[in-house]
Amino acid sequence: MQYSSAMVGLRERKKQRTRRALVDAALRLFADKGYEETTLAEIAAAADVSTRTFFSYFASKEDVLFYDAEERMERLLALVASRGPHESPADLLVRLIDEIVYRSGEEEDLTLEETRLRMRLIMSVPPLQARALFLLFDTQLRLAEALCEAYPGRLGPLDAAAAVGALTGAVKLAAMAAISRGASLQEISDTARRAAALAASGLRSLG
Amino acid sequence: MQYSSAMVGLRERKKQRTRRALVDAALRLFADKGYEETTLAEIAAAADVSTRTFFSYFASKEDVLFYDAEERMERLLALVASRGPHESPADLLVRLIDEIVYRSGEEEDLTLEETRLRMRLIMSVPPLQARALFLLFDTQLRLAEALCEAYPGRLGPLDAAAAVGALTGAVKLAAMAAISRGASLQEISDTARRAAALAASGLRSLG
DNA sequence: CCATGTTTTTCATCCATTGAAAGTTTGCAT
DNA sequence: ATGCAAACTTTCAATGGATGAAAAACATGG
Repeated sequence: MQYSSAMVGLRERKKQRTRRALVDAALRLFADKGYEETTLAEIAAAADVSTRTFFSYFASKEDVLFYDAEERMERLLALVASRGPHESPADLLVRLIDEIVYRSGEEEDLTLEETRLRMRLIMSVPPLQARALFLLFDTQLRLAEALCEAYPGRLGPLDAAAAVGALTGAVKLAAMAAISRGASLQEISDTARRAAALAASGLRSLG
Repeated sequence: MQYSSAMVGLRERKKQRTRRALVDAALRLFADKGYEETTLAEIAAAADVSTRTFFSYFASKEDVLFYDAEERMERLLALVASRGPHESPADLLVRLIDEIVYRSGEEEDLTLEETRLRMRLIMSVPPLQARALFLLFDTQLRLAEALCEAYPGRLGPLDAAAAVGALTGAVKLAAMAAISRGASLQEISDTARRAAALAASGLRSLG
């Protein structure tokens, strides 16, 4: 009937507001006092909900920093599925990396400052790092799979795995280094892209 | 004075025995009731120590399954450092993978059954998987670094990262698949080696 | 056997996470 | 409007991992 933005009821809007309040509160508190030092009770209080309610929005304390992971992965997979007809695997992967790197700078709902903060947090808190790697691994698996499907007969599972591993490996390490030396998003993005190009050149042999 | 094996006092021997008892108990309980379902209290009880004591041997519940991670990494790094004078980076990495894969079958202190069990546990419990990936990442970083040093002037940081990423990426995915379909250690090892060879052939271009 | 340094146990506490029951709010149909 | 049903939130209680501190048990060297 109505345009979808107005169609959602109060319920939905409230939920969005609460989710947002929780993310914001968490990010701010983490920045102020550190991740470990911030309790869920504090986050919940800052967002004006009960502690228990936090868990109906996020499955864990870590999750509040990864709430958009699913969405991001879908975007990447879609990109692979819609490859250009003449695009080589290596080029496609580079475009993919570009997408990842670019997009990290233009979050829908986070400011640049928040994005950087989140990155720094994830990089510096081991359990968060572990979680990020877990998500990345999952993404790699799915990408490799998608890549096989996108190039049927041309790219075996192992080739795909190697290609994805090489590119993400290079980018991961390069970006990591850039982030931890406190580089700007622009620099990080540049470094990552150079790494991708470099790794890709080694992959051209895959066709 | 005496040969080192007899030199260690009762204290040291007891500590080894307790550590071992904890690992064994944990492994057995995890196998019987599952990881999440097993409490530290149960593990400690099975090893005849207090719960608190568990934490003077391992930093966390997860750690009891990764107690030898440090040692393994050192072995790999040593291997890179002692590369043959005419060995190419790709060949060296393949030898490395071989080492990893082989050795997983011949643990110093775990039986084959225990090794398989541990693998299955790590693969099937998300937090353990995350932890394993974290450790792997650390290893990758250090390997890339070591690789650069082993081939000064010949391999830049990004090349090294790409090479390590490609090989470990391929092996990781292949081994993962093999493990989760319940393959034997021999099969896993074979799969991993084929993956490594495949990825390496793509890397020869690095020299 | 004693003095000493270690390790283990006890005890107390914090916090993340989860289940269940009770209380509110929203959406919808009459 | 009114009121019912579904969806959410709060409250309450409990579990289990992790950590600090002080007391108790133990090993070592003299």
